[in-house]
Amino acid sequence: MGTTSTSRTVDAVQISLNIIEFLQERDGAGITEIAEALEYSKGTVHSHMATLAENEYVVKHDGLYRLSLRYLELAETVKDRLQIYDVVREELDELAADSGELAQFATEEHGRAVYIYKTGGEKAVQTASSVGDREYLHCISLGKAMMAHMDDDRVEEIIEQHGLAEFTSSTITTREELFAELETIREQGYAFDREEKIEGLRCVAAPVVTKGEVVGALSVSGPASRFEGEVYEEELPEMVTRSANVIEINSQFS
Amino acid sequence: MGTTSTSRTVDAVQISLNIIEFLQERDGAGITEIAEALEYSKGTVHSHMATLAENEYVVKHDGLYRLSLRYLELAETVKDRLQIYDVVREELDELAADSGELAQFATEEHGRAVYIYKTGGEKAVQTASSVGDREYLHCISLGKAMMAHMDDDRVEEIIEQHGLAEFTSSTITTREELFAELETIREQGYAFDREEKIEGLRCVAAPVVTKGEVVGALSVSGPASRFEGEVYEEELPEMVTRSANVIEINSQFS
DNA sequence: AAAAACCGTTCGCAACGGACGAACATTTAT
DNA sequence: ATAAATGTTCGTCCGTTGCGAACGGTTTTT
Repeated sequence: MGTTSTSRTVDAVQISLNIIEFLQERDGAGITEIAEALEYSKGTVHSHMATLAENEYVVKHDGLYRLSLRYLELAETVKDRLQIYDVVREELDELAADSGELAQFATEEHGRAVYIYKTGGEKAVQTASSVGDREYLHCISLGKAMMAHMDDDRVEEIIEQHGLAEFTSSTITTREELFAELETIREQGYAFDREEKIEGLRCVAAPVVTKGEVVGALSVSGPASRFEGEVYEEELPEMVTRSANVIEINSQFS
Repeated sequence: MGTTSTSRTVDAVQISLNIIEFLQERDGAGITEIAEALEYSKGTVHSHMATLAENEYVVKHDGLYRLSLRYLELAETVKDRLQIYDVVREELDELAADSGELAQFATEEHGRAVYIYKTGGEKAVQTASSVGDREYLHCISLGKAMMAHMDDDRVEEIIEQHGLAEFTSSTITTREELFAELETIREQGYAFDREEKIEGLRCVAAPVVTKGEVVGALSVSGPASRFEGEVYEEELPEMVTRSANVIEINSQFS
């Protein structure tokens, strides 16, 4: 049921990208190891490694190939182009300090949420998620906050592409539930995560919208034990929306 | 006089890498623009973009292709694997606070220095360099500190590869001067940059050596007006070497 | 110490992949 | 409405690329 019209692609490039992905998982690998794992011939892998090494995308250090530091440079340029990055960073640090909880910012890309920045207050929970990680939109507050400000068509597209996987008993798994939830979010201006992704973890998120377009969302996460009652229902939503507004205003200047 | 034995490489991959590099410089480009700039046919570029987009290395946003956030993820894994990263960060922040100046850490890769972390004290100079940037080794204190702890063969190789370009009247431009300087650095344990790269900018650097191998170097930079006399000749060198030692010791545990 | 195993590297060869360019859509500008 | 520019598709032909086997070099096994 692929919605993708599948343009023509370049197999050779695909091989190199597979190798890069492999090196991302396994730290330091030799030619033979790569060749066996990905089922290419040694010769093939060799010429690809030569190309990647020549362009400094991988480094060979005592017989093992690793991803090079070039990705730091690339990441830096990507960050620089998210003009709001500095504003986000500043405001989120403050939010984390005020709430004492974990504060995060994410953007949407390819129908998933990408974590851009995370900063912890004193009591902050330690989640596995870190910068660059991707997550489905329908099961986290950040994601729902962003989807609430997209065209219905786009939302349909995303559902089509990624489905609505169930993670806990509270996860939204039907189209109807989801659209109803998005409507609610639009009305109140913020989104909850009621342990929909991880049992015991609750979040509150608000979208960041500039020029009518949602550029991301920020959230605060914490254990169900602290995220309840008035704090969860009113205080945190207020803090989160206020921070979102600050970012919206400050990001006008760039 | 390329020292590279030039293994067989994959042209198709080279094209994709060229495109990525192009997108790194120019933010947001269309098919035609890329095709003209790099002198490939539109059809070629199209299929490469399809491949890169499918693997989420680029994103198409209202008609323009950009580098995706995937590089954040890649950068994060690369950082995680520099086990010393956290130690460096902590110690450099302290060094910057103590000295009030700009503190930096770099590693060598492909015969050049790659900046890994930078942090500024109150008075810190604002240099153009930022994380991921590369610099030649012979003209900066960080680079000379690292070279001082490499085999002579390796140093020769680097000279061969990158030459000894002149930036200011103080830049070291001959093999003899360089080797003499490296000898001095080995004796005293730290390296100076006497406005060898940028007129008016001076630095002091110390190498970080673990298990007999140089894993990087750290430096402090500032204007010639503040970097002189006893401060420049004694205090800063001492601070820098002390920090390097702390990192060496703390990075044993990983 | 010999032998076996393993690794990276090179190279010839056949085949299929990919770059080109023209033509067709589609959008934007005039 | 016309024109210009951009993205997309596709047939074709050449050349690249992936394969497999073989070669040195190093390490491990017996």
